[in-house]
Amino acid sequence: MSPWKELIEARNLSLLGFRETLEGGQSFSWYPTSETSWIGSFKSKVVELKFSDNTIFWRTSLKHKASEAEIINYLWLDKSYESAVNNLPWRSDSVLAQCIQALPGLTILNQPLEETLFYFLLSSAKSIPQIKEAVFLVCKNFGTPLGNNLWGFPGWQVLSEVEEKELRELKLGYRAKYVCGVAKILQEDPAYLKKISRLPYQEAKSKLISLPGVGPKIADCALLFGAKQTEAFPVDTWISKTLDIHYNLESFNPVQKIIFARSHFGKFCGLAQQFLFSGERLGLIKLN
DNA sequence: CATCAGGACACAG
DNA sequence: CTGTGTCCTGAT
Repeated sequence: MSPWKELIEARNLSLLGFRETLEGGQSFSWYPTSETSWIGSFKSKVVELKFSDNTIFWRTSLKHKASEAEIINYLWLDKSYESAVNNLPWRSDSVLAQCIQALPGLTILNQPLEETLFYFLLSSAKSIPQIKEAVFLVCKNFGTPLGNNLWGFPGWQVLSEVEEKELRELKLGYRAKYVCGVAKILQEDPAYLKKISRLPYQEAKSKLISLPGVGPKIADCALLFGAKQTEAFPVDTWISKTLDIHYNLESFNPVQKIIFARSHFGKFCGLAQQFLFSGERLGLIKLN
């Protein structure tokens, strides 16, 4: 590994917000190396990140090297993050304000779409540790060894040659069929995901939903965490509960909740979703 | 031993 | 368009 270096852009963070960013359900390829550091990979590059002295330090594998610019981009550490947070309606929304205050520096990761889609295809009716394990097993069996007990995402081309039965044995269950189905489509049209990432949010979402195993929730997760589409607002059971309790939306169905979110939280509603999601998950939202 | 989980899908009404 | 059963598997 390279020597530790300080990430110049990293300011106004918290350990809690940073930890939630890496292991709060956006990505499934980060592993703790201490109380305050994690090692992980994206695009087959290996990075270790450490929270210290209210900022972030990083080092990278010499063989599978990432640049500082890539890391800043991955972690959304440029100034556009601050203005996105500032754009959220925290001044008039005390629930959101509580979450933002409790989780300084919580960001949306800018992950590769192909990897993110894979993660969330495996996510249905699974907990974070279970998703992580399944992702790890597939990468270990079909991906490239990156050292440090890490394996890179195999890519859809490779996955298109894997039998459904093999994936089922790696704890994917009925999701194995989805992975094979998506792999086949992407193998026939390798530019499919690239095209999607250039489309406006709604069109991108409809195209993703046409893939097997991808419904509204998973499409929104793929777009928010894998295409930096902060307009996407994934409605899972957690956020659904949060909206029911704190915004009195018990009678709203998921589609109505998305419409409410877009109109109430604005064009960065996906970022608001992440604050609320983590706030709810960690029990940080106090009732008035 | 039954139920449910950070869903999707097929099918019925 | 809304409502329900089914699908893998592990945890409770």
